[in-house]
Amino acid sequence: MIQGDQIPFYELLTADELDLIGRKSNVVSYNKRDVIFKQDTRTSHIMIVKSGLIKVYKEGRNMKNIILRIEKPGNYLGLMSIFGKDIHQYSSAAIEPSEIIFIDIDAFHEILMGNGAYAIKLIESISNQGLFVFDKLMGQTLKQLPGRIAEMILYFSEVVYESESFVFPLTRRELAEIAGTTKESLIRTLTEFKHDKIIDLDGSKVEIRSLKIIKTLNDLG
Amino acid sequence: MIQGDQIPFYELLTADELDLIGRKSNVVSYNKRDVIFKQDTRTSHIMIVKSGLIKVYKEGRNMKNIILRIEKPGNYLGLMSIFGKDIHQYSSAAIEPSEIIFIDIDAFHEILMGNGAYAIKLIESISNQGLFVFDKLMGQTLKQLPGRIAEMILYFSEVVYESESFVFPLTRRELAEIAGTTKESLIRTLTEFKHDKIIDLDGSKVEIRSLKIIKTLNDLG
DNA sequence: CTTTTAGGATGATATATATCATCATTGGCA
DNA sequence: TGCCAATGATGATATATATCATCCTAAAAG
Repeated sequence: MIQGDQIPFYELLTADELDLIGRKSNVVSYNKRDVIFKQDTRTSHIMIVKSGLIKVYKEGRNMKNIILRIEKPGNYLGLMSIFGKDIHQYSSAAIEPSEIIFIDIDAFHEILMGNGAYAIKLIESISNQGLFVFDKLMGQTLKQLPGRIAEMILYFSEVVYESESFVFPLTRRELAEIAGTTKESLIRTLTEFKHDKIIDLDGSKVEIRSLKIIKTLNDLG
Repeated sequence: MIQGDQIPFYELLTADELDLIGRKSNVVSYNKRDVIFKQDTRTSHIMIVKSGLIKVYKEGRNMKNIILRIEKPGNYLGLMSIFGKDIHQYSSAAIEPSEIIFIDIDAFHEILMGNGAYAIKLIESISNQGLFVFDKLMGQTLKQLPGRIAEMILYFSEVVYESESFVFPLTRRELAEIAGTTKESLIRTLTEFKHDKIIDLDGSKVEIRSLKIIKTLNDLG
C-alpha cells in the first residue's frame, strides 16, 4: 500500500491530491539485478523508489556503460526522460531488493497543473539532478583516476550511506562504471589507496581512514 | 523594450502574466567576451537570451574550463542554478554582442505558482538540458578524441548554426574546452580532418565535406 | 559432483593524448 | 607605430591508463 509520506514533498499536496495518487498508483517489487526500465523504451509512469537501492545507468555500445547515480528511497526515478523526451534515455536496475511506486502519468500531470508549489519543487529537484551531472562531467573531464575514484568513494560515503564505513553494493566493474574507467584500473587504484592507508578495504567492506586525503584527492584531481 | 514573443513558451502566458513580466524586467547589452554571470555568485534574476550567442561554462582550478553549451536567442540562461541552488554553479559570457532579458525572480515564481502549464514546459525544458549533459558525459567518458571533435562539429552544425558551413565563434582553446581536450590536440585532430577531406577548414571557417564520416566518427567514437 | 562462468587481483605491454618547446602571425593598446 | 600578449600550428617527448594475459576463487549451471 502507498502511504502519503512516501511521495516526495507530500507536505505540499492536498488530501485530495494524495488520494488521487493513491488511486492511480501501484507498487512493484524487484529482486537484486532486476531491470526496472530500459533505455530506448517508452516512458509510461512516474516512478518513486519506495525501498531498496537503484542504479541509473546509460548503456553505450561495446558493452560499456556508465552509472549516472544511485537512487535511494524517497526519490523520483527517470523524471528527466519522462518530461524531456518520452523515450527513456537511460536504464535502471535494482542493486538490492527494491520496491517502486508507479504513478499514472496523467494523474501526475493533473496535479502539477493545479499545484504550482509542487511543480516548483519538481523543477528544483530536476535542476539539482542536472547540476549533479554537470559536476560529474567536470570530474570526468578534468580529474585523473585517483581523483575520480576518491569522488566515487565520497559519493557512497556522503550521499548513499552517510557513513565513513560501508559495503560497496556493486561489483568492481560497476564501480569502474561510476568512476569512468576500467575494472582493472579501478582495482589497482583501490589497492593503492589501501596500501597508502587511505582506506581499509576487505572485499567490498570499506572504511575511510583519512577522509582528509580522500577529499584532497577529490578536490585537486 | 521587451516583446512578449521573446519569452519562451509565451503562448502559454496570459496577457496579464506577460504584462507582469514586461513591468518586472529589463534588457542589458553585452559586448563580445563580457561575462554575464560568474560561477559562485548568488542568483538574482531569471535570464533569457534576446540576441547574440552565449557560452555557458564551468570553471575548474588551474585555469581549465569546460564549455557546457552555447545558448541562442529565445532560451533561458542559468535556470538550473536558479532553481537548484541559489548560487550559480557555472559562468556565462557573450561570445558575440548580445542582449539579455533580466526578469525579477519573484514575479517569475508568482507566474509559475499560478500557471501549471507553463511550469510543466519549464520542467520539460530543464529536463532536456539535463539529458543533454548526460549525453555529453557519455561522449566524454566513452569516446576518444576524434569522436569528441566530431561531436563538437556536429553540435555547431546541427544545433548552433543549423548549417553545414559556418564559422567557429570561439578560439581553438575554447573549442578544446567543448571537446574536453587541450588546444594542441584539438588543432591536430582538426587538421587531420582537413587532410582527410572530411571538412574544409580555413581559419575559423568550416565546411563539412562528409557529414557521413563525421556522423560515423561521432557514433562509433 | 564436476564443469563452467563471473568476479577479483596483478603483471606486462601498448597507445592515445597530454605536456613541453618552439615559432609564426595577429591584434590590441600604450 | 611599434611592442607585447594571445592565438594558431607543429614537432618531440612523457605518461596515465587502457588493453591483454594469466591466475585464483567462488558461485552457478549442467
